[in-house]
Amino acid sequence: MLHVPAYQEELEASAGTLTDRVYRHLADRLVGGRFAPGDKLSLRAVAEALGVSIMPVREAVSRLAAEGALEVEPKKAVAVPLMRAAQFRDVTRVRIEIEGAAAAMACGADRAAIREIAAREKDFRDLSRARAPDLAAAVAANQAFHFAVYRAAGSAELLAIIERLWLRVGPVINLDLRENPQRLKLGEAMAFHAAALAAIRAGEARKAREAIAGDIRGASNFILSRGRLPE
Amino acid sequence: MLHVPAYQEELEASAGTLTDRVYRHLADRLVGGRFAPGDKLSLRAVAEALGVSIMPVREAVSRLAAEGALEVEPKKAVAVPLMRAAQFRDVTRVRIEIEGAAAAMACGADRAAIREIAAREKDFRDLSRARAPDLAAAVAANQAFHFAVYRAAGSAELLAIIERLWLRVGPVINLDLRENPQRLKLGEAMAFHAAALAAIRAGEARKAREAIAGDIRGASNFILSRGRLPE
DNA sequence: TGCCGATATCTGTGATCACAGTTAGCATGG
DNA sequence: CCATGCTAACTGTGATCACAGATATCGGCA
Repeated sequence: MLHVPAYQEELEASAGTLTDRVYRHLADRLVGGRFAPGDKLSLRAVAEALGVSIMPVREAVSRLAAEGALEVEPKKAVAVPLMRAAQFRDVTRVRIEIEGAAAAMACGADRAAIREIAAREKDFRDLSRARAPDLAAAVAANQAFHFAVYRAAGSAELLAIIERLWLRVGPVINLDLRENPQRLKLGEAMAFHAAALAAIRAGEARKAREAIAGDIRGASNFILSRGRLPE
Repeated sequence: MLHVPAYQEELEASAGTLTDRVYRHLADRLVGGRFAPGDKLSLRAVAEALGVSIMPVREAVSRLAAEGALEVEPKKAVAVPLMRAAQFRDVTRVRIEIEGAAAAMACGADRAAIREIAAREKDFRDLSRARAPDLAAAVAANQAFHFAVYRAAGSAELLAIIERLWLRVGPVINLDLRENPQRLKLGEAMAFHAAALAAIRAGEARKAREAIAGDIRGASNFILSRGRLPE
């Protein structure tokens, strides 16, 4: 195995097999919007960049392909799937249904979970209000808030399903958000987050569902309006 | 590559890479309840049985592990995950939410889709009423009916999520159903299926949701009552 | 200048080998 | 007869090699 200092820390820090680490590395970049739809990866290139052989990369990519986060056609380069507008509307509808349900379930959460949600809400709010927002950090904070809510729902199954959904929409959503400070400055997301937190605190399941649904719908409409999705 | 006649037909019939075929082979057996929770597989044994090298098996198993359908701990045999009762209640709750939503969405389906649902409903009804029911066939027919409904919902995303859920619950549910003619003879599932079909025909989303929810809940309660789930 | 085709380099797929950790069976001692 | 410890056969993991299909680049021709 080659030694590539840049990745040493990351790969050695995390636990598990090499396959697991490569998987997490790619998954993080996918949900964080560090890859654009249509981007191509090479097993050998990823392997070399991470200082491992192509075997762990193959298995990690295989897993991500099974989850629809990557597309692998025989003998062709692995690619981040392109998402057509119709497809994007479909996932958005499903996300509203499922993540909305999780938000509703989060209303029964205990104090610690609610404190965690509140903390993540504040992080995102602070980042949104900054004069020159750090967009990468905002994307991460947005994710942290949402998953604090979903974790509070107390369903490991639902959480796994939502993680899979984010893996698929990450490249589409976060890429655009990363490049466009406008929407963040508008504060729409901030308002929905605050509403969700308030609803969860008050135990009002319907309002929590609607707040998260509104947040998802808002981001989705923004992406669709930018019109960079094919078809 | 070895030639194992028993599997030749199946493997040559299906398309795609060897990995895809092995994946489908294992996935089918998983949702069909041909594996019991706790069963152990050996990469080499599966490879030999299917007449391929262990490489395609590795990738297929890797994908199934990513979906939670198989459990693979480093250096230990690959296993069908054991499901604790609490976990099973969790997936059941999630299934009711998600598959119920799909059933509701199926109410807008076109005539061809509804005809398909009706045909699958009839298949299952005939099998249920048989004097000596073919349980394996009944399990397959039940699956065919449910997926006809879910396909009619018209959401590829939702369908993929549901397939993943069935991959996880298949070993728990279908294994028991395969061994117990009693529940089938009771006709509870048959009644729920009929109710779902009628509701979808009438475009009554709420009733469709409740029928599918009832079916899922009924099967789940049966499994839980048999008390073979740990903890 | 623009199009087209041959080739060199890239891609993932599959097989095989080496290795270290796990497991189960068998022999040995109580 | 049972418990215990050792060993041998098993497990998945990772690396490397061979191969066939896709792709892009560069040269030649119209």
